[in-house]
Amino acid sequence: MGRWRPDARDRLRRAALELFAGQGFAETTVPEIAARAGLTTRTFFRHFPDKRAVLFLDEEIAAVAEQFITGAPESIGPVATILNGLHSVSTERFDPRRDDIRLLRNLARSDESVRERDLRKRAMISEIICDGLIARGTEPSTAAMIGEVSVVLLYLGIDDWLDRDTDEPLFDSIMAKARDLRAVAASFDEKVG
Amino acid sequence: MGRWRPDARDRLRRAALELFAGQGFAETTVPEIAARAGLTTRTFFRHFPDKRAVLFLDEEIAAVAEQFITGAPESIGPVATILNGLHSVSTERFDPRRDDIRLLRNLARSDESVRERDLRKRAMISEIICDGLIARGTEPSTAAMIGEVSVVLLYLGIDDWLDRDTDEPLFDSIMAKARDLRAVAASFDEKVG
DNA sequence: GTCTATATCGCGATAGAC
DNA sequence: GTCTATCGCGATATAGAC
Repeated sequence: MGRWRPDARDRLRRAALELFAGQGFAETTVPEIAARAGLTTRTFFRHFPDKRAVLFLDEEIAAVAEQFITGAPESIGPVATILNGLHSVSTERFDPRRDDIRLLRNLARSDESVRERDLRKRAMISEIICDGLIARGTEPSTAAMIGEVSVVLLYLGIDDWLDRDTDEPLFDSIMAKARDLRAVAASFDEKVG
Repeated sequence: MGRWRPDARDRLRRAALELFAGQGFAETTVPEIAARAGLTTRTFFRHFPDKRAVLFLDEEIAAVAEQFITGAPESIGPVATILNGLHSVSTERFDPRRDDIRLLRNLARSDESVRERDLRKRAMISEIICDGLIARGTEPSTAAMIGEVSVVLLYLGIDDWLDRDTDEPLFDSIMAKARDLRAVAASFDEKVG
């Protein structure tokens, strides 16, 4: 009601995605996005810290990840906790949105700055897992390794999942990657042993 | 000898590192760097695609990594090839330069854009390993996993190595991480099995 | 909301190396 | 002469300050 339509953030995001998809990320300016949403440049930057941020739901992801770790029962170990989280996120947030995620991958492939931001998100998830596990009593260096492994499985799994034509669930790809990882890790350990 | 001192690139890099170390990355402007090197802003951007690039020897790293993979004898497997490369890079490029690398880590910790660039370099190394191994006949999904694992071991190893007070070689930390990884990977595989 | 700093890129001119 | 590095000027977009 009132003077402003209340969904400024969503309109900005939608306008940005449409323009990015149509003419590319770098070729789209913030004033253009704002105009399409019926808002000003200043308003854009009040909602998003920078142009790339419209593509990433950072706070949401952080909140979900933290909740999963702190909310897990103490009886289950760190790896099972993470796998539960990966399974839930896969089915609820990824499986229903394959096209959106594919668009994001294409943008990341065509634009370096988007790619960098995506890598930062990946690192952020790894850190949240690491910190969360430490808070639950996991030994720090193990927690750091679990954080790294988790995002390796997630990202390699996503690539696999997006490349298939069938619509199998993401978590199947993640499980397959866990098997691959075990073999590779064993090989590394043997050779340094 | 003429109108230009021939080492413009090095002067720019040195000036930038000094200023970054003294007053921080964001607080240092490109005109400032250029002036200190006796050059203009425009010239800076002819040598480096952006302000962060002075911190990363991307082309050099890429060349070294590629050489190691393509130059390795065919008789040894992919993991042994990578471990040889990691060992050689550790002793030759990291062990003698702990302070420089620590400075880079500090800059990455204090500045998001530097952090992102560092993550991109990490991803680049992973890709080079992956592509190189594929060219040598390794199966693509295995190659991708080896690439990811390699940079996990390298980066977790570097953190370990920088945090110690003693000056043990980086490769010791990398080997320890390989052992940790094996245990974590086995745990993941068991729970999804 | 306006104003401004700073990064980054394009173009034409110039100076010296080969 | 051609080639390359440099300069100077200017334009635009992002991002932050006021």
